[in-house]
Amino acid sequence: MAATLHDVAHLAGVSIKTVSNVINDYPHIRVQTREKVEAAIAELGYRPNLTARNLRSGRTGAISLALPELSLSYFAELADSVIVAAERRGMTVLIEQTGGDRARELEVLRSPRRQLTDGLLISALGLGQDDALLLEQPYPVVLLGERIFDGPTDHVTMRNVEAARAATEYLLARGRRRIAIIGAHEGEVIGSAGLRLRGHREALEAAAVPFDQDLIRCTALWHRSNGATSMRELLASGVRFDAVFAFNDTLALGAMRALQEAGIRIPYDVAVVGFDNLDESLYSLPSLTTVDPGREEIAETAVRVLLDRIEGKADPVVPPREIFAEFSIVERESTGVPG
Amino acid sequence: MAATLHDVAHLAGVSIKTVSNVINDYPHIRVQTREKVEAAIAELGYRPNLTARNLRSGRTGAISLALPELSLSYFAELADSVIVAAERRGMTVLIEQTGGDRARELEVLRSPRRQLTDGLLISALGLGQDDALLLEQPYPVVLLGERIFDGPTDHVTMRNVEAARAATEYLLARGRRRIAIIGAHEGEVIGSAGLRLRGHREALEAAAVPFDQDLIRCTALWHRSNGATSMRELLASGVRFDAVFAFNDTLALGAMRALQEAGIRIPYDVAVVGFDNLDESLYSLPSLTTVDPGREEIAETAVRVLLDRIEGKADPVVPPREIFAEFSIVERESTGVPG
DNA sequence: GTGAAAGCGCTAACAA
DNA sequence: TTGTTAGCGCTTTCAC
Repeated sequence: MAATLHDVAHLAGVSIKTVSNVINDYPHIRVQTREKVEAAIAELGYRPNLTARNLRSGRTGAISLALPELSLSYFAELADSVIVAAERRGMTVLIEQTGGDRARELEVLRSPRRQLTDGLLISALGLGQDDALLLEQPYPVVLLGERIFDGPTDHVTMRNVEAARAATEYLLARGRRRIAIIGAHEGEVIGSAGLRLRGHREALEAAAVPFDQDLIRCTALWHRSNGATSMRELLASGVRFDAVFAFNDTLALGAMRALQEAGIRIPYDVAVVGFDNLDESLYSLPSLTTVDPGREEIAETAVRVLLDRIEGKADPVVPPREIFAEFSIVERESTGVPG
Repeated sequence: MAATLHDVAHLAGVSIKTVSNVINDYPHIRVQTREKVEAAIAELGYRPNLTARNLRSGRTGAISLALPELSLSYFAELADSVIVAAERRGMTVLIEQTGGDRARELEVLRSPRRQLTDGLLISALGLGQDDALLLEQPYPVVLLGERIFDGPTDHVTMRNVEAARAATEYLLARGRRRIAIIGAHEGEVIGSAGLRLRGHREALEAAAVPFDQDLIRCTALWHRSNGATSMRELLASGVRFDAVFAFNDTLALGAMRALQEAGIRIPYDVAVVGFDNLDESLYSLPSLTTVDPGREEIAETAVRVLLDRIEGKADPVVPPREIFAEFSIVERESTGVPG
């Protein structure tokens, strides 16, 4: 059986309060007492029982991160950044996968497992604007992603519209006029796909380039295979295009694969732009021009904002905040060497 | 403030024991009593406090997974599989990133944070055979990976030697004789790199193909960029080769990129084989022939074995087990269309 | 079939 | 500066 505060106190010949004081770095302790206690701790190999501490303090030292799935590179990299940011603040991260399914996202929000952690970071894909009120929970929640705006919780997200607009403007500036889109979601207004499509259209409009529905390919999932399939469909449809803006890098990589299979040269015949700035986009052939949505900033900010709420610094005085990370366009070979 | 057992008991006009019985599905309760209690639970929106339950029961319902980093695709996919396997058994997963650093791996083993979970799955990269005894901890530990064998804990791993041998045999069977290796670790015997190199040499020996040190490229990290760099070095060295066996897919993808930049055709001039069977290897151009090391089986088995220990089913009667997942070669375009 | 009460290991008022 | 004590919310003997 592991040693307890009592065992240590007994061995050191002091009260448990004194031991507790030593452990918690309470300042006013006689050096002599402290040493006695520390010796006893060392001898017994005492380690504080975090569960008991948690029960008492109401804090667990962990936060939950709910996301669709780790095998999607974007979320793996996001989780990496969140864990690093949390660790820097002494917190650990418990991960839940929802598969992007609304029912499972709701389950995560309501699960008693939330009590194992002090707060929840949820990257939702299935929830929609109508579910906004369901984010109101008896514990701090920070929303990631772009499915819900103006909800009851803090929200950290990226500038989807502006970033997509910049991506399209970038292609237009290089003389491309027939820009195919991969990854649209039929009828979506809010959501990554909807917002990115809006940004794209804004750029077209501003440049007086006509919008052509035939250039838009919808695909619910943003896996590599969907990118390849969409591109094959596009090619089979016979529609003419000189650029592709894929709504994430994974789709873009799949699409590049299909383009190359068809003998189409990138960027000479078709330029390709992705979104996410995944590690692997730097190593594809050709390397992929992409939108860096500020993933690390999002993770860092989300953790900070969540901890503010957990520690009560921001609560409840501060109303729900909507925070946008800065984006940038990363130029690589898939759109032609810059300069 | 959240409702407690007391509140429910008070409202239902029973004792807390009765409420506890209802919650824990204790069989001998009068239907009438149960209904009364359930009504009270519903009315108060009562949710059991897991922390208190944990303190009392000594179980948390979570396990820890320590791995190098989630942005390495193999570990992201492994984490995905572990989370799915754990969830199937009603457990959640807390993830710690060690960066593959020995000191941080030791820290994970000794951290008081381990008390937030019932056991630890550790995929070590920094620990070595000499650290075996440090795996002995006052909580269940299951080791993943190939840095330590015959340690004091259960160990779930892949058949590195046999799988690597099969990969090389596969290339030899297709007439390749000059097989370059990417991802070796200087002087390593145990460890993924050491074991895979051994398998490779065994295959060469069995086929009486001479081993040439000039074909071996060492790189400590197995990132894409290292694969590309190693390949560029290899090409610059002027050594002749007709195949590459990269010790993981990420290296292989980086190497393919460098080969293609140099105008070398895959698989005509050089065949490429990877290791891990990552999702993205299916969508590269050309798609990558690779070793499937049985990742899902590893995750599933590791979680099962860990829970056996946690639940005391296997403890301490059963001695530490060493379990190997089955592997297979997945044939794709990078070694020529099969048949 | 249900209740009373002890106690998991810790923190924090309050006392001394 | 240190000790005493009352819980945190729950499970679990042990009565009744």
